[in-house]
Amino acid sequence: MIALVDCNSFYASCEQVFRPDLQNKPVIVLSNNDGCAIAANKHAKALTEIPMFQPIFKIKNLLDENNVSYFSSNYTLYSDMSRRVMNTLRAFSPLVEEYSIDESFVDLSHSTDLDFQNLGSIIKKTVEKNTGIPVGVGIAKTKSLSKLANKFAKKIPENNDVYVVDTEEKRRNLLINLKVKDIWGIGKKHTERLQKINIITALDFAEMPLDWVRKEMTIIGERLWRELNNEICLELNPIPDAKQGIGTAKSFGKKLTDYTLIEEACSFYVSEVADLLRQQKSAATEIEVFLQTNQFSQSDPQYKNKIIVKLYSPTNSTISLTKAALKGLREIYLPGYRYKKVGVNLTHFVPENEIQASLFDEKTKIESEEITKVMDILNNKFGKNKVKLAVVGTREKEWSLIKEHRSPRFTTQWDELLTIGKAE
DNA sequence: TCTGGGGTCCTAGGACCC
DNA sequence: TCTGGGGTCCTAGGACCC
Repeated sequence: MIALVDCNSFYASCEQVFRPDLQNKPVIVLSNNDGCAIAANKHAKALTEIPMFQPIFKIKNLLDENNVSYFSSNYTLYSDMSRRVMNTLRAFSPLVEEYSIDESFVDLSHSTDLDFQNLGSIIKKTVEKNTGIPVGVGIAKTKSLSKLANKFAKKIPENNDVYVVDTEEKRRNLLINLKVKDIWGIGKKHTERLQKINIITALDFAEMPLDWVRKEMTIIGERLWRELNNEICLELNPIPDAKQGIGTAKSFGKKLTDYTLIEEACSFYVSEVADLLRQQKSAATEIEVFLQTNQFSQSDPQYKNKIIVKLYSPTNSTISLTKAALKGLREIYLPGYRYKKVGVNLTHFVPENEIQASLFDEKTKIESEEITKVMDILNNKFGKNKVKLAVVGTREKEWSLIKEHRSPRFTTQWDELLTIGKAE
């Protein structure tokens, strides 16, 4: 059996752990730049007039009228809370696949406790006790069924956040009570197509002729169909695969026209993705740079462009990657526009210990790799970004994200620890 | 004024090989 | 009249996920 453990309204729950005064009150979390609402706890979701993924300026009044607390996203806090949840889950099984920041598949096949209903409740209680984060637990034979069981666990209050599919009756009960769109892997397009031919519930889908599913929804559809019928097609993968691409692109805090500021932001993003690249011990053979204006603006002239810069030989050196990125940026930058976003993408990786050197590698490239190593050592010892390239500059405030409502990084910064009462 | 960010997998079709 | 057959690699675009 496989358990899918998913944190309830994860970002909002993280905020509430440190704000007991907000218990049972509506809380939402905003996207980068405080742009949209991206997460809401159940009290906020109950206020159905507050839609997710809406620009915040459009719903600000609603939030105030309903006394909704809102926070800028605080990924430092959420990552650390996620780590705590995942570590708690590892006590229940050596095989845990971290599927996303707030959910994991847990292999229970070696569990000695065969009362899965009870085990599910214990998992839930333990995570909540250790971390303060409420979770839902779905347990079934396949990943797709446990995903669905998790959804059902949370949907029906009597399930108390735990649902186990261990009999045919419970499998049918699950499938008949959920819609096609609830199935993991069936999105908007397929839902529309299925509805047209009167496939409404998850059970309708699981009972369709398999050859139709295979033909119209490819191998992905076929696997889902089989998994809903208790056949394992998606294996649990406890060791994360190396990423095939690493990118970042963030909107500026305000529109930029000054090339050197865009260059500084771009260089900063390169240093971020290059760090991640080195952490997974890969080297990239291509870097993509893109630049765009605000697509929502009615009045500003629009421009967007991207360019792929090929590296002579694979590298993960911040210096080489920055040089390549800025070369690309210079080519696509046009003066006269108000830019909203710049981004970089590293792709076509090779393992860093299998780099095929180029006959024409310059001495400077080898030097830049050595310098990058030294920078990593210094930054690990003295803190992130203590040593950086001069081109990154010191004007981060001019372009960085807006986070006006960020909570303290309670668990990772000494000077932001939670204070319990103050001496007068 | 203000509209998120980071990923994965699959397929068809083109270009190429012997 | 009739113009092979078997394969690989790469890319763009679609669909989906959190």
